Amino acid sequence: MILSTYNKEDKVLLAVDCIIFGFLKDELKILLVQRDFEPEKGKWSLIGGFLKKEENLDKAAIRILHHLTGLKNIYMEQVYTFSKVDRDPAERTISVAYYALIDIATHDEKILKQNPIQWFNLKDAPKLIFDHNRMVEKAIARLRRRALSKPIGFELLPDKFTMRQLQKLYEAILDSKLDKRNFINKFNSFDILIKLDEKDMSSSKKGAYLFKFDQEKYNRKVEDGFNFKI
Amino acid sequence: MILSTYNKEDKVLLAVDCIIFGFLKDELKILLVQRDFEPEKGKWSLIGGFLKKEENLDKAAIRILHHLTGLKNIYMEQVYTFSKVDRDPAERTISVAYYALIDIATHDEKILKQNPIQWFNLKDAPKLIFDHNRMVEKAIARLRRRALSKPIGFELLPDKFTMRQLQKLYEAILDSKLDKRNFINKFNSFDILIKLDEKDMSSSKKGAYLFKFDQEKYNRKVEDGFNFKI
DNA sequence: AAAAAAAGTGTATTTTAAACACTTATATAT
DNA sequence: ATATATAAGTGTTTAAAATACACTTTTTTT
Repeated sequence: MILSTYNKEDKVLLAVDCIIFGFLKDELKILLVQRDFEPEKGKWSLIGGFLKKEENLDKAAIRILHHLTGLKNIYMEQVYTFSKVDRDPAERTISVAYYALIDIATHDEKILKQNPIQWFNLKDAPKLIFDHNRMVEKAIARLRRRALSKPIGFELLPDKFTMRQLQKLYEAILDSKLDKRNFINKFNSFDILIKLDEKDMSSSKKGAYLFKFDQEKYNRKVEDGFNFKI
Repeated sequence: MILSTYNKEDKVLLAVDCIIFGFLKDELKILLVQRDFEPEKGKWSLIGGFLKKEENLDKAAIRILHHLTGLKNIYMEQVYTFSKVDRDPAERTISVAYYALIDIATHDEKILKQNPIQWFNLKDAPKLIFDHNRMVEKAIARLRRRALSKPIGFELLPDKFTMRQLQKLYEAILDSKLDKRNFINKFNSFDILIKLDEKDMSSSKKGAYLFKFDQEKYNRKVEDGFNFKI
């Protein structure tokens, strides 16, 4: 093995920044951290960290998310690599953006233990440092595209959810109103939900049936080439 | 400006590898280089290079493509960043894949002057070094998706082209047969082609009308929110 | 003048998407 | 106990888009 082949080449810092989406009370949210070191100390920022020599980017993203939130087994996906020369005024840093999807209702106690991090409604999130706002935009675009091509939203919902919650989630992701009957008909045509006998009584007198996502059935259908275009 | 903030963090080599697509005689092609340095000297590889401190990734991709092919003003797009720890046995290297679209017919003399590079039909391209085959797969998936959502194919065709060429290009990209009448009807409904009085006589006795892509009309339609889903 | 070869052209059918409104269940207030 | 208020639940009709499909035209070659 030759170890000096690329000797003359420049090396750079490689960061990972996480766009962490959550969903609660019909609102799409994003998890931000108040930066506690210079530059831009005190400003709001995506949760991030640096790639280490002995890990790949997916692993780095998982580590960074876990370190700042305590969460494991979270859906993450690489979005884009940002490389403007002066994007970080302190030092040349290239950053790979990952987005994560979190079911707030289930995980929130864990998250809120951690100190300087906070959920913001996507719509009234503060201005972020560096190019982090652009990262968020790219991640939203990606999330939207994914939501239209696979039933990704379940990552953002509790294990059991009502049809209304599911619809509101899609409305939040796509930023548009959907017709109740068309939405339900469409989703039912996919045949990947299990209707439970339980009802959620928190939002109406009548109560709304709870559903679960049937992961196995979904997997089988994907293997068979089924197209989940919404 | 604080210069020592991230002192303790690992730095890495950041490479850019280019998946260069071309189209000629109804075949989708890819441009490869025979590597002339270790490791894997003599094997087929994507065209690549290292990011320099004073440039961003888009610029690096443009520079690398130009350096090895002499080509400028080529459509390029970032695809994905590959970071497996041992992907390059010589040294820890992270690589950002970019794809490029080239009209071979117009640019080929220039390209073939360059020595150790060669066009391969996508279908019978050789096994590539490192994770370059995975990069190609990702790039094809991206190209396919783009082709379905915007009329990207014109980058791969000469300035003037026949409807048959256009259809064959889409068939090559999507790897499926398309119905001639449906394809033409669909494309005409977009109303972004200019039919010329000229005919191409190279492939039939009757001759086939040549068309040009109307970039301005297209831009206007995009601004108006027109959806080019094919 | 016939044959060969690709270009060019339109309609009918099927599928999918979109629009649309009333009934049901039940807790709460009177 | 009855009325009221609130969200849940449920199908059908219409419009639009995608798909399937076959013959005529032009011109060179034989």
